Amino acid sequence: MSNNMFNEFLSSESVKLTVKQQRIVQAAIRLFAEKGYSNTSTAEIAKLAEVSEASIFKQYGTKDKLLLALIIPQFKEFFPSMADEVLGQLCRSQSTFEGFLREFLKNRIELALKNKEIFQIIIKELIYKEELKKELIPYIFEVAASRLTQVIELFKERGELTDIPTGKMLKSLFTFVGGFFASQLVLLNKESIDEQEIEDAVRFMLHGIGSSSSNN
Amino acid sequence: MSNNMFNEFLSSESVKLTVKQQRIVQAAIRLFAEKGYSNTSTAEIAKLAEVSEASIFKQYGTKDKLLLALIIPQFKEFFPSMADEVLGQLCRSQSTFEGFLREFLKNRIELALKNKEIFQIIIKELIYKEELKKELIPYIFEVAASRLTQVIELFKERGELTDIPTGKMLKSLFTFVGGFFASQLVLLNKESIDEQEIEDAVRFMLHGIGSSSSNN
DNA sequence: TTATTGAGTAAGTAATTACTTACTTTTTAT
DNA sequence: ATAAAAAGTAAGTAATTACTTACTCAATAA
Repeated sequence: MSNNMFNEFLSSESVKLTVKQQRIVQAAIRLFAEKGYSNTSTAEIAKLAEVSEASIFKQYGTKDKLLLALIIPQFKEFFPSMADEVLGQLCRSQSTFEGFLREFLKNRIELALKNKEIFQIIIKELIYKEELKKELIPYIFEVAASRLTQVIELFKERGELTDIPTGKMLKSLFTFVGGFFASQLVLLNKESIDEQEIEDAVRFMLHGIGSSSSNN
Repeated sequence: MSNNMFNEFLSSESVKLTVKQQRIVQAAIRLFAEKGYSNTSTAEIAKLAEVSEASIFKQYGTKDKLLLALIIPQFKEFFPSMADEVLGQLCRSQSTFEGFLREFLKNRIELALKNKEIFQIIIKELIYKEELKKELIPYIFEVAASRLTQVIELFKERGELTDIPTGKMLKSLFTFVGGFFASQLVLLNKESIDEQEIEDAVRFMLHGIGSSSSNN
């Protein structure tokens, strides 16, 4: 996997796929999510898609590039659009950070559940493959952190958030939200996440488990 | 991997290993942690350990059993002893839940860093292999949750914790602590975790990021 | 019409996979 | 000292791996 693979895919246009190419994509997503990239052979993908193995390599060249072709589009959608939709609307309005956080989580969970298999692949391979880690983690921080920083600082000024440094807040939130997605989607393999679960998560992120009187 | 594999290993006594067997164990740990179980061949392990491949299979029978033989002992140490050491001392003493949480985290982090490679393997394979998930996750909850429940309820009575249900607290704590270990040990591959990082984590778990005045 | 291009594939390829067999060497027990 | 058991290995095995080659067929462009 070359160093500029990620950028190459990031800038690629979406092309119309033939029926057989769509079957390849769907088979690969299914199998990668279920058994993991390393435990899925191209022969298996071809069999499930009912195409010849060579068709896969005609299109994608290598198994690695097939993986990236599945992951990158989701990635492009999940993180950059993360802010822009929810963020703009809620930020300048009358709403609270708590409201923002709730809508933000709901919104991202909905998107992740809609493409659950791809998110399972992303989380699994992000942990498993060193090269992916090195390309995607800086990207996530750059894209996500820069926008969330603005939101956090806005609500800090409104006095709704503590005055601990924004960077530390982001780190804690990433840790919890990352843990939330990993445990719900991958470990527990949930089909849906109900309102109460989201409510509990929001409450924890805002207030923790300590009683309010014990704040120091 | 059979269903009672886990119990079989759990009840096994620790046996003295020969020099070559130790080399096998160390080579396997190194490679599994670095490249993942699926991307490591038994031939590679044998080469790094400077033994014949057959020696591995003489001892462990299958590659799967080798993996379990590495993982299970750590597992036995990490989760059950989790409570007993830190828990008993701190619980009945004068200390606060905050103090308990801090010492608890420090203690577990120290143990995890000391066996960093094995914890990387555990986290990676827990996410990757369905069979492991099904055996280990219930075990974790049973062992860890039962003891932590006691601690939480003790400090609840002392008024140091909110009155949200203990189960929900545990879930949130697991999510955050799990995310913390996964991101620090696997994603960021840290060699050490400094006091301030722990302090920030404790603060987040207790108070979140909301200002204390905005508690509802 | 015919030349070109892109989609698709059957049948390979060499390398690698987890694991075995049949054997030798070393350690331990008596 | 010697028999038995355990530790270790060289040289396999069949199956699977990612990937290639040389081809056919259908659609489009000239």
